[in-house]
Amino acid sequence: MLAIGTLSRKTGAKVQTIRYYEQIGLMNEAGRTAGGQRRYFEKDLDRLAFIRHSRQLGFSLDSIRELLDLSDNPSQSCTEADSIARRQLRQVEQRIKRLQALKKELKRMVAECKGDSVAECKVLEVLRDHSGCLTDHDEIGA
Amino acid sequence: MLAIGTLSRKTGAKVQTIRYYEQIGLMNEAGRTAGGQRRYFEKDLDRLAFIRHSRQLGFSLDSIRELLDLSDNPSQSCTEADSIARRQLRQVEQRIKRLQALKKELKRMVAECKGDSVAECKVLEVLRDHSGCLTDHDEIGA
DNA sequence: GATACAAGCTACAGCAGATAGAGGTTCAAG
DNA sequence: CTTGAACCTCTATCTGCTGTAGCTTGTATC
Repeated sequence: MLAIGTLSRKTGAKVQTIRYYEQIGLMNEAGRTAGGQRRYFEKDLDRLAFIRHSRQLGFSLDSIRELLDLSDNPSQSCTEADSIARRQLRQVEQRIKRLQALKKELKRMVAECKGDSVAECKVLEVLRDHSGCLTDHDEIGA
Repeated sequence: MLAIGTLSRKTGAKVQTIRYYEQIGLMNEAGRTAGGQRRYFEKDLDRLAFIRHSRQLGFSLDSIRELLDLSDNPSQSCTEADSIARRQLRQVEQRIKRLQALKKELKRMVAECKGDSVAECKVLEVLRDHSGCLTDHDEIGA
């Protein structure tokens, strides 16, 4: 039986985060000692590791929920899991694209700055006037 | 004098967002009509456009606050603005790097999936076992 | 002047995905 | 039996908005 701190140390998830995952139903409700402290089995550790790893790969908690459901029902086809992963891949590729456009713009901005007074600062000028931009970057570069 | 909806249309910021910017002190408090509706000058429109454009380039509201302060005091050197922009550039580059590592991992994951049953799904397998990963991707790919 | 209705107002709740702190209790080692 | 690290709950906070409810104002048209 593992205490919450042990799970935390083994997975890198903060103690509060583990409790949070329980609260939102991503982790099962843990068993408790007589005094009310959570105690975990190895399978809980595995589940948490799965969650953390998926988070590191950028999956949303909702996607992770789906993936966990799939993982819990090993007889189904994995088409679904595959499509979740592909969706995630597409999102990542999208984000990279957007960030690369931002990078270009920022580089240009920074490159043109001569360290003059604010009045002639290229950085601020670019921010003031969108029309000089190379790209649309209509969406926020998150 | 411009109504809030006009500002919204001209900048693409939602009406609520403009009110939010006022609330957090990013926009000045707008003048009001006798009936209590906000009315703006052209300079407010410029300021909002500056904010939106900066947001599109991924600057945080805090960074934007600094940039606006600089922009409001045109006699200073622009070293500061430059360093904010450079910091932003570094962050963007960092994020691109991390996302590219994720992309690689996801691609590998997806490529190995044969559409078998969940029991042998490569996607889920990878998520279960971090040790097979090529990269550390210790940080969340945000 | 009356009426209609779009657009404005405030206040508050909610989203993701945690994280931090207050204030109190339990567990386990010595 | 004592100590103190680790645990507990509850609530608030963060970023950057967005949405809703329920009401008021402004303006165009008749």
